[in-house]
Amino acid sequence: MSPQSQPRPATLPEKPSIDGIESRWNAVWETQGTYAFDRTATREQVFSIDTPPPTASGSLHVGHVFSYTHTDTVARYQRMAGKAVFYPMGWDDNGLPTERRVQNYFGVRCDPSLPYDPDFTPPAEPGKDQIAISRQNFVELCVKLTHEDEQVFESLFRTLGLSVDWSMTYQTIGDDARAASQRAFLRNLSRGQAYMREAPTLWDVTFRTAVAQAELEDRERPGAYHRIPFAKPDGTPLLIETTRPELIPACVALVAHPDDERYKPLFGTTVSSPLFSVEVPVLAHHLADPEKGSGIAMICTFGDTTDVTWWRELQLETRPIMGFDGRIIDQSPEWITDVAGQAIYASLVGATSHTARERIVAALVENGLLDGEPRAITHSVKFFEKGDKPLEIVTTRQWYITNGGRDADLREELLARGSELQWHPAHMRVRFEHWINGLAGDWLVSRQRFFGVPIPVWYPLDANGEPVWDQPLLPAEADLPVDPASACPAGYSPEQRGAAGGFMGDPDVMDTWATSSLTPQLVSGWERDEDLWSRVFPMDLRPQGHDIIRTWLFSSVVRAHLENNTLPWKHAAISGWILDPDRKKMSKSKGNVVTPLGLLEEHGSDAVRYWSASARPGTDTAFDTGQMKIGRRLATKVLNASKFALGVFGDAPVITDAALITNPLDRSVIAQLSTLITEATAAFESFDYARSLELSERFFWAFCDDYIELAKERAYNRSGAVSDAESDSARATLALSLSVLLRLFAPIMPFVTEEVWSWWREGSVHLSLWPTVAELGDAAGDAAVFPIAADAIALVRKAKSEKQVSMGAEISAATVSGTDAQISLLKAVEFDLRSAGRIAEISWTSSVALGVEAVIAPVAE
RNA sequence: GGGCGUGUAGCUCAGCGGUAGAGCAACGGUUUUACACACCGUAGGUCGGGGGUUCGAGACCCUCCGCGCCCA
Repeated sequence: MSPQSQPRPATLPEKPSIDGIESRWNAVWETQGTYAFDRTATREQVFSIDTPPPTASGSLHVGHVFSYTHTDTVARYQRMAGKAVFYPMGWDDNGLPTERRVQNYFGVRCDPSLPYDPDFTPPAEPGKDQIAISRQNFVELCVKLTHEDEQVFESLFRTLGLSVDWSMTYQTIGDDARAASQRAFLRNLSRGQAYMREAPTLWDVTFRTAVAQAELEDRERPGAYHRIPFAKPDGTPLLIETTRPELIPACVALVAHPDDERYKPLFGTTVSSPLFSVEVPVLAHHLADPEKGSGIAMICTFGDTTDVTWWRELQLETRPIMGFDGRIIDQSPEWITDVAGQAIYASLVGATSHTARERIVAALVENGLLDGEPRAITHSVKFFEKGDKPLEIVTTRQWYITNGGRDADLREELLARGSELQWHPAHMRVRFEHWINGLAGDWLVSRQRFFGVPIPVWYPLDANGEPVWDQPLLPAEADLPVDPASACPAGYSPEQRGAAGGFMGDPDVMDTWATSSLTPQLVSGWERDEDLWSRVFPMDLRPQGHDIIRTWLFSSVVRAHLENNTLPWKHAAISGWILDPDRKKMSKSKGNVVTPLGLLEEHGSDAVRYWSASARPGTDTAFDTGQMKIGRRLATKVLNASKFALGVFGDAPVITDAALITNPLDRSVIAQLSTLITEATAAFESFDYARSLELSERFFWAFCDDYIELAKERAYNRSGAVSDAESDSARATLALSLSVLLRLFAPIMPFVTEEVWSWWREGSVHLSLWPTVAELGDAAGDAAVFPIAADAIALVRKAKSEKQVSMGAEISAATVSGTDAQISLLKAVEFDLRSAGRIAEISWTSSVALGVEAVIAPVAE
């Protein structure tokens, strides 16, 4: 941090403008390393920020501009407050969005069975049919494309004016990130916090991958209750209602509420399923809803997550019929012994659940087993948030990391971490707590994808070539990152891959969040740069949106708790959404997004930042170009007001000496400035950039509209009507106030404040020290003078406005009325009042309220 | 269905126990060498509805309604 520079004679432009200001100052900041992290700073001198790595697979939108600006204002404040700000940026480039983008952009698809082609180059234009390429070729294209995206993103963020140290940028697919993710996974494994399990898994049939609870989304979908009879032992029908009749062959039991008098007599008996004649027990469980359908439900393998709960708690059999491709498995289920039933099952093989349902319904109708017409309903169905077909539940072998979903002690520890974390705004904590309390299981981290961090595990193959799952072969930490698809475990040779007695690599990659959850460790140099680690971790701030509290924030807390036994950061600052004018969330799919670069070019970065910073932390905000226009006007006003405040010094050095400020009006302005500094600082200390901006802006407009107008003549003192001391007092007030205001605005509007700073100061305003009350010396006087003077001059203006004359019109005589106290204050500033109002003579009369009577002088011929 | 947030001037929002505010838009006016991409002025609100607490409620409590998000 450089010491506060001394003012020098100002160099003022003839016609100040904010056009083109972004590229000019960005170049200077880059050259001078203005935002470079000082690696000699100790932990208590550092403010470290774990900012979200944007998904590098599409385009940035207005929401990015909005929330990243919030973080940047805090970073800039902390830097001016004397901290060495550690503010790296990363790119989240692994995961499904990148895969889809690469497929579309290059017209390729990944086929892991193909060999690597080192000479492969994608066509210039994607063709009609996707070209099948190897996994490694596919990954190379992912890297290539994300690199191009990252350049565009960085350029936009620089234009926006983020004070990021761009020399520390990372990628979640980079070597360090892959090594860190794999190392953390191996450590979890060694501590028993990661495990493999065969279990019912939410499965997206389109992407053919497992999906974690955090990636679920409920969607309302039309469905229909089909009323179908199971046969009681005496042959009478027991009617149930189901939306998924195609799962009748997968039925393992019926279930009703234990208190349901209608079904109590049947508990413990068995009934026979329609079409398939499979005997299933009738059981009791409190989750069965007597109000829903007929009050008795069919439990299948697995129709929904409740089926999984019943299956686990009632210890039922598994009768899987759904394949990973979402089609009925080609098999002869041993539990279906009825010949007619076997024939019906055979007719379903290969069908999607939709088609299977039609065939089953047809068979039911044919056999007279459908009671009435299906009854249409709307119900919520679970989807993968990025998918467009309902999830199926299949039994698969997957890796999990503990997250408190199955362990009450860990759950309590994580809840305690949530209380330890300082949330801004505070009410966001409950979202974290609700999420934890609603967890249904541990964190499933295996993903059946290609582009991601591989799970660093091999399995030995036994003499029959079958994998020995419970004896995984692990790499040495020093060898990370590894790709088990190409690397070979210790003690084996490459030819043994896939051979009996050899080995196989785990084919899966990790969930994106399994890497992203480690961004605090990743940027802080965990196990890679102990020196850096000691200076920045645990970090100070995690800014992010409230939509990903359940994913990014939660998983990060889990990882730091398990790995470092600490919170990853002290503060979490949560940004809101951008809403379109209809108050709907802006999103690509709704087609209501706005290109951020166009916005920045049209309104100027400072203006767009002004709009962003006007939003109270955590609140959703309407997209409002009107607010950007106001920001632009404020930026322009800063230029013009600065030109005036500095212009009164002419060629002389600008003086900000508080000791010169002796006039009561000036001392009153300084008193307000003092309050402003205190309150704006407190606001920023609690991450409330919006309040700081609002306070500074309110003062600034009053300063321009009233103080400058009142003090103008005295500051110029062209006619020598006042003493040098009176004039110097006004000039010092202008310059000192400007110095403070520029710094208060610097975090919000970095470009225009830097521009003005450069007119009369050396060094960057962004490396200057945040204003303090101490700078004002004892120049603060009676705060009441300025407001009453402003009221009085406003009344003078009103008198002129009502008479429809120019503000420059002369007033030959004015009568100011007011209480004795008011008049006493106003008499102290009579010169300023007369000069600003062009009033020749003022007479004073006593009254209960302030008032001005003015006689407009006749205009001279 | 539950949780959280939100509802204040035509619009975007601030105010969160002490006489209803700002900006934009509207209307009227003004070119005073910082600023016409400006400035000045005017008008505009039973603070979502209903109860309650209080000397006093936009603010606190209860309840209902609208909107948003998250979770069932």
